[in-house]
Amino acid sequence: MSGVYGRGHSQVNCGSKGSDTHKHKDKYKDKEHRHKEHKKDKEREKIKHSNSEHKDHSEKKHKDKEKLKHSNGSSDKHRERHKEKDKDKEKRREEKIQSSYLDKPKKEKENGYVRDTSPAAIKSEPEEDNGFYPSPHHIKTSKREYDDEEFEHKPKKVKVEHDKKAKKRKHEYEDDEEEEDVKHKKKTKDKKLTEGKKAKKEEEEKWKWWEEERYTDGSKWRFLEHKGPVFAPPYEPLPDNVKFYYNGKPMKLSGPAEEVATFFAKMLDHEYTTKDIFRKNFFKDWRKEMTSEEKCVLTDLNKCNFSEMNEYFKIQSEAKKQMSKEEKLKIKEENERLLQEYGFCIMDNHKERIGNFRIEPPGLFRGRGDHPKMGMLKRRIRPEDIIINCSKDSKHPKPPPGTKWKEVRHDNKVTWLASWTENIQGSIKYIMLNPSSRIKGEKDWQKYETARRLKKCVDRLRSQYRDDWKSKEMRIRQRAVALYFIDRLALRAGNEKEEGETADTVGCCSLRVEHIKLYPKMDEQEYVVEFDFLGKDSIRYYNKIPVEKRVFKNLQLFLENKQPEDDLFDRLNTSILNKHLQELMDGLTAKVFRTYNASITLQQQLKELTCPDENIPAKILSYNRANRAVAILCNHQRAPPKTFEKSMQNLQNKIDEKQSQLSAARKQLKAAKADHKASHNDKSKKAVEVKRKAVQRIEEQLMKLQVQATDREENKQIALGTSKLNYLDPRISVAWCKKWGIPIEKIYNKTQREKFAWAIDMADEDYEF
DNA sequence: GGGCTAACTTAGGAGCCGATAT
DNA sequence: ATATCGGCTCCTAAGTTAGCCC
Repeated sequence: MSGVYGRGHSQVNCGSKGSDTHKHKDKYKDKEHRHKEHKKDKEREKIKHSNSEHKDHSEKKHKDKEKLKHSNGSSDKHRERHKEKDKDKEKRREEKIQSSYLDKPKKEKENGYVRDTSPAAIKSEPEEDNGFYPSPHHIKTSKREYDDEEFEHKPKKVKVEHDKKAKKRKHEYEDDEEEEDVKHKKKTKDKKLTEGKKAKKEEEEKWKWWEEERYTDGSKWRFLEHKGPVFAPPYEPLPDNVKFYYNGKPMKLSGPAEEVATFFAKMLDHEYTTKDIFRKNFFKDWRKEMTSEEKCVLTDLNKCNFSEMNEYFKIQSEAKKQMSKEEKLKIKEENERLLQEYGFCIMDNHKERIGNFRIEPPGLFRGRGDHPKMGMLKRRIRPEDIIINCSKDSKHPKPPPGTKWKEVRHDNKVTWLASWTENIQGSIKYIMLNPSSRIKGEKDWQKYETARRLKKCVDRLRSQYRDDWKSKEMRIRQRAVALYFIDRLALRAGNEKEEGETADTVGCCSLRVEHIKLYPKMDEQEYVVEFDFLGKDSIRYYNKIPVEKRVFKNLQLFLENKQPEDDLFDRLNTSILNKHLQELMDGLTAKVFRTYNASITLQQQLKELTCPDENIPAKILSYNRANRAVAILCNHQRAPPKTFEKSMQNLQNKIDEKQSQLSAARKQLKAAKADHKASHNDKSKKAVEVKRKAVQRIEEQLMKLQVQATDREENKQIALGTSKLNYLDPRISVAWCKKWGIPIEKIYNKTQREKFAWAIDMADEDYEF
């Protein structure tokens, strides 16, 4: 990794996973421990520039921590309090979960807006209008269009065709450049129309929602119909010959206990099952499923032997692999059938793909990092747990025979089709549409438009936060320094998290003193800040950057009289920060900076790295390098693939082989040339040409392999997918492809092309983020 | 304004599956 | 024909943000 990746700041981001991380985590374990013992002492903060309004805030922020003012005795008190709080929470959650078990149907929500707007969905299509289907988006302007009759039936025809006369959509958030895009498109579209029906066949499948108007009333749809979720297959008891042993003796388990045991048995090869917390949580929850007799006997997980069960599952999966073609085909067909039946819904006249139509099967919770709840039992979700969301006037999904839904509601202010409450954290899980859907695509597009608006005012914001570094008020200085980190390092906002409920990870606002180190001088550089913390998914962020003197001085000030486990920004949280950002620019939040900086970095890097004369593989390497710069900025890491070394070796072998091929081919060319010199006839001339071509071809192949090797090596611990999918304005990539004649397939695979269909359709080579 | 939490985006890893090597 | 590999899809955890209630 060379300096190519910088964004003009010299920074060394050597975040790492793997063994390093483990060491790191251990370190964190210790710290976590200390963290619990040692609580924040509000009294400590004698901040120089404090004034009255600060106090209010910090008081609240450290509400539970302040009880510890007087170190010793109060620490216990605090812990007690904490425990109580936990208990309270537990209770609340249990209540919540309990209530989700009961199928007391809540009274149907009578949302005015539902009735108000749903008819639009069922607007029948005026045939006489030559293929012009009124867009559901027109509703807001055309209430008069529907009459009562239409209220009660569903769309007669699901639209799979895009509006041929679709009006150009007016996106308030767009700027003028878009205008031209659309004009251009219209031309091509008209051309297509004249091309006749043959060409239309494929075209028909694609609905260009981005050429339609959006809803402006906050509703997400007018009509929604679906078949409900697919439930996890029921538990199949083990055959009698597969035994579980306790203390060396075989023991037949009751159904529920056996099922939970199989969850553990299936994971025996996984590192999880060696972790204490995992084992403890698993055993506790497992015992809840046991009969009272089993509970008496099974008291020690260490005496449990699941290996026969584990073996059985291995054989099963082996057998599955060995199945005949026909059997495999049958399964495939069954999956396809399920997908066709449950994998799609009808939203506003269009058939749309659902993202996750299968309910999560029961199993053991796999929290990431040092998650305090890992190993807990994720219970089986039943129809009685599910809330269905659909149009009132749609064909409601049927619960499996003999069951009921928890509730059926008709809320078109949300995008989900079904939801349930999960039992580990008590949070809600949703069934939503695929990224290729209109509803997700619009949001995605909008996200990039917001980032582009930030581009227009980022200079202003930057000079403002630089000014704020000098503020008299502590809270403003903290806000300004945090914003600087978010902007320059693409840190996440960093919400506060419940201690003990999740892994101890942080983002910008939740950084603690222990996460940064200040070096007035380091090597050649002055004012270096070293970051070392665990971020989302417990991925380590490690970075050293030189900062402006003023930032450095501020940080020193923030650190004064604090303990390692105190908050760095004690006068700041995400809510304060985002409220501030909202005032600076409409729609601005902390994460917009990540999107903006990612996208602008890609654009800059592409400009810098692409050599016009290079061939396509080399250009793609440049693209990947630009992408990599972003992934590094956003700290998107992956565990080096298990087979990394081997696969590199394989590639190297291929390169060696190609190289010897090349020298052989060169020799042949030389010989042919000599031959031609001697004979000077057409035949020998041709032979030279043939050989020359061969050399050229092999050279190209070799080059391609070498590029591939470089790319893979550089990508060892970097994951490009996340930034590609979530942070990079796809129009930048599309424009780049068009500019250099690179097929879009080289950059985006099929799924990605589906997700970014809007961008592929609308961006031309001049697009500027 | 804080606490709570619903709704939605972002995230890495597991495991499947089809292409390619043997 | 079978084994291996690498990309892709699926899965679901873990974030962010807005909005409600008090």
